[in-house]
Amino acid sequence: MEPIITRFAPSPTGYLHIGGARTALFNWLFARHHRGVFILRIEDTDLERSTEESIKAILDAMEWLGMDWDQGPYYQTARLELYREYVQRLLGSGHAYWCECSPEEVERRRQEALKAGRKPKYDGRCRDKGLGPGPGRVVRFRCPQAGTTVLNDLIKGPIEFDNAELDDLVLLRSDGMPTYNFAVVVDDVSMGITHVIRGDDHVNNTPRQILLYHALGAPLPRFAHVPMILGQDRTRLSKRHGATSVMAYKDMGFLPEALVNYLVRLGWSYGDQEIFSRDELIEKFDLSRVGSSAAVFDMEKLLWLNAHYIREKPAAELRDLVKPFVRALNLPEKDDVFLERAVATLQPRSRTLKEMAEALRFYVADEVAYDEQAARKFLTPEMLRPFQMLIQRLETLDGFSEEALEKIFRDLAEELGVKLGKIAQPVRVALTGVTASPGLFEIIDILGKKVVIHRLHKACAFIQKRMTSDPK
RNA sequence: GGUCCCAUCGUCUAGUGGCCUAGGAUACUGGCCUCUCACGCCAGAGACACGGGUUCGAAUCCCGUUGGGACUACCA
Repeated sequence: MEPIITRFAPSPTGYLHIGGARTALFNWLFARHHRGVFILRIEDTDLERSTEESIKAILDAMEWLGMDWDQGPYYQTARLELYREYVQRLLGSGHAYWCECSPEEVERRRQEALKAGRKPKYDGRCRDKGLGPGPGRVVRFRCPQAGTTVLNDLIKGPIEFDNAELDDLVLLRSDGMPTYNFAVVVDDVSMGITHVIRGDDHVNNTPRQILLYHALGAPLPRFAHVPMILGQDRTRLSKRHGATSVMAYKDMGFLPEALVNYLVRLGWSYGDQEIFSRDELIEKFDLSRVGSSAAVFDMEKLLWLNAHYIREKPAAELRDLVKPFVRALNLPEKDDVFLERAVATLQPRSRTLKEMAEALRFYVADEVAYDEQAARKFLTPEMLRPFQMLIQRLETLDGFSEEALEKIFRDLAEELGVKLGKIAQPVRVALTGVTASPGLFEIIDILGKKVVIHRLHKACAFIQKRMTSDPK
């Protein structure tokens, strides 16, 4: 059996966005599942909008998501000779012709037709003029005007189009560049693509492309049009829905495995399973399980998945991943052993690396800043004595261990006749500045005797200062 | 406007004529665990867009309506 060849063909006119990433993922997964070939092709024929920067951004995002390609990246601008050859073939076989209509003229006639209630398509006035090449001229495809073209889509099933709806699309622009619909076909034919998996915003382009395959005498690939990803308001996902670029998710502290899992699961399912490792995805991915309706992007579920992967990941890896985020907060650097222990306590409490870095603040900062409300509620005069007692006991404690620490607290609470929480919360505020944190004993253990005692002293000083300035 | 696509809890989805008094996940609510917050566990609420058919039987098949989306370029 011939190998399966898929491709991802972004145009470098911006960053790799969520929708494109999912399309790429489906192509990549399909190829990997069938032990086929995955090709990366850059569709840069739009000279106006293509940028070097975008190409780099797309490549970076592909790499971050772990999608490796077997061939390419190919650049359409480096294949111009090939398109011209194919144009000549089509011209020679009578499937294409030169057209001298200017864009303005065509547009004007389009508007008129629209106003008159006719189809706003090219009227084919240059079809039989027998024109040759010349400045300002384009090559158009002589599109069959009768009959129907059917697209047997792997996801949507058979879709029939009336050829009369199609018009003579431009193949070669007046600047000598091929148009998208032509270049894709030439590339897909010449690269031997067996499966064209792309967004369903291309469904309406497909009949013209099929007609081009026919004109070229080339075998048809299989087509699979995957539904779009929508924003909360159910319109095509775009900037105004928030972050749409893949790398923006990296910057927000998402793990690539979470984004991959989320994106693949959006529009594809495998029974009730939600969590998939990369290998499982490759093993189980199948076009037949791709749904046919558009899906709304849901940040909450992505966050849940990200939290899951953060919990699962070894603390040592997370420690390295969170470092850039800690640095971004201008927090001091700590040694790896310390940081890793701190990170481990935050794993079940962080949904993103960014959240984790923020939660790391009290661990690594030199001084803690008290949350105003927390301080007012828990750093009260009656805590002075328990704090002092605690300092004393902690000082005499040799080796810190969570068990020993817990005993000290429980004994103290008992002696004072209060519940553990009555002491724990104020101490938590003294150590972290806030009322929510990892377990008190693990915090103390990690922070170390010196820092803990220092912060308790500081809290006492704070309370005393408050008593004099705000007696009440 | 025309062409095409789509339609199950708020969201992602399972479901391919009887296993469905519609399952899972997320989000939400309540409880348990507990030094706080999370994690975890348990429970609750929540959907087959509407109307016609076909059939002994329909979320599943057909038609229509409504709603949504995409395309309609010398962009991709």
